[in-house]
Amino acid sequence: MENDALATEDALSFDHETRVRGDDHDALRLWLRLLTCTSLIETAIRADLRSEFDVTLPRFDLMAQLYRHSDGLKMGELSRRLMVTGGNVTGIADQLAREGLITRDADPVDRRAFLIALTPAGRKAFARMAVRHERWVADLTAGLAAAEREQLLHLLGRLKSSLKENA
Amino acid sequence: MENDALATEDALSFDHETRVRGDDHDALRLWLRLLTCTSLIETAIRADLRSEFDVTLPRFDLMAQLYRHSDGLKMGELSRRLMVTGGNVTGIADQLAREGLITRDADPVDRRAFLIALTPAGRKAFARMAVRHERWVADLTAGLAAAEREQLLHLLGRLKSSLKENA
DNA sequence: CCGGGTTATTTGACATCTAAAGTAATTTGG
DNA sequence: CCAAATTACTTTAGATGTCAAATAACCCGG
Repeated sequence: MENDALATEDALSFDHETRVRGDDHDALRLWLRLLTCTSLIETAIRADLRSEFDVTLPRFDLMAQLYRHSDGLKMGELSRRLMVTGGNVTGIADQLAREGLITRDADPVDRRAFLIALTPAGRKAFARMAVRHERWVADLTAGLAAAEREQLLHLLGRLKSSLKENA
Repeated sequence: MENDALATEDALSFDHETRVRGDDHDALRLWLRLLTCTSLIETAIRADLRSEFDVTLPRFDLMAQLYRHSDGLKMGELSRRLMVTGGNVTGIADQLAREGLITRDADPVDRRAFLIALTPAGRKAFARMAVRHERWVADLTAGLAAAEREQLLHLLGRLKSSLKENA
């Protein structure tokens, strides 16, 4: 149970959780395990998106939001939905616009704001990626039984609500 | 149930999960909810570390690994444990070394490798932060009952194993 | 003992990201 | 109606992060 035990595990066993040991507190273990799962999935999807569509995850995420809102979204709305900084959205949107995948039209009501929307090309490109993306995610979580997935979804929902209340 | 419904929710309700709607697939919902929880906790802890100790999360994570391995870790081991690229570790370690928090000694056995370890100052600094960090995490997850946390830990463990098997 | 394949790490080019400051337009309170 | 506060966005500086290529040192078969 000493460091040696950890040091002799194979590569796949290394992750965030190895930071703590059996006698550490449960909350920490929960958090690190959550982080590990997210990292593993995110890395896999990032690689898939790159190799199959030559697109990055943030770009995909931004397009996903717009796909659901064909009326267009303001920069601030994108920032809140993606849970990233405004300045970050500016950069990603700049590139997508440069690539002709989104438009940035002035908001007719509020001259400070822009309305971001997918171009027809962007919409078509995203639709194609979304199908594959959903399959990847399904495959990644296929190791759990349907009942387990449901239970996990429920518990994460409780955690999410709790986190937002105390925000 | 149309876009309008989403558009009228308040700011806190915006997150990754709002990307999909009720009729979308479960796996996707699970993944997005997982991502949302991780992002919320990560953002909170990042802010705490910054405001209280003026330290970043990656630096804290790297020091955490070293704290558990006072014998020192090689760059590659850090990379695997932190689940980030080797090049990334190089950059973070450079800074910590510059700040006098870690040492980079040549591995006596393998001249390609370095042994990274906390300096006394680094060890003391981390110990102080770790206590507060554990409290933050405990507080963040306090909204769940102990039984829920245990259940969540179990299910995430199942997911993690499943993800690593298919890696 | 040597040449080829692997391993450990760094480097370089770029893409994300945050935090903080700056700009411009809207709203609000008196 | 106007000054102050707020809001929407961009910009800047700097830290993280990836990927791919480059170095250097290991290891192994012949």
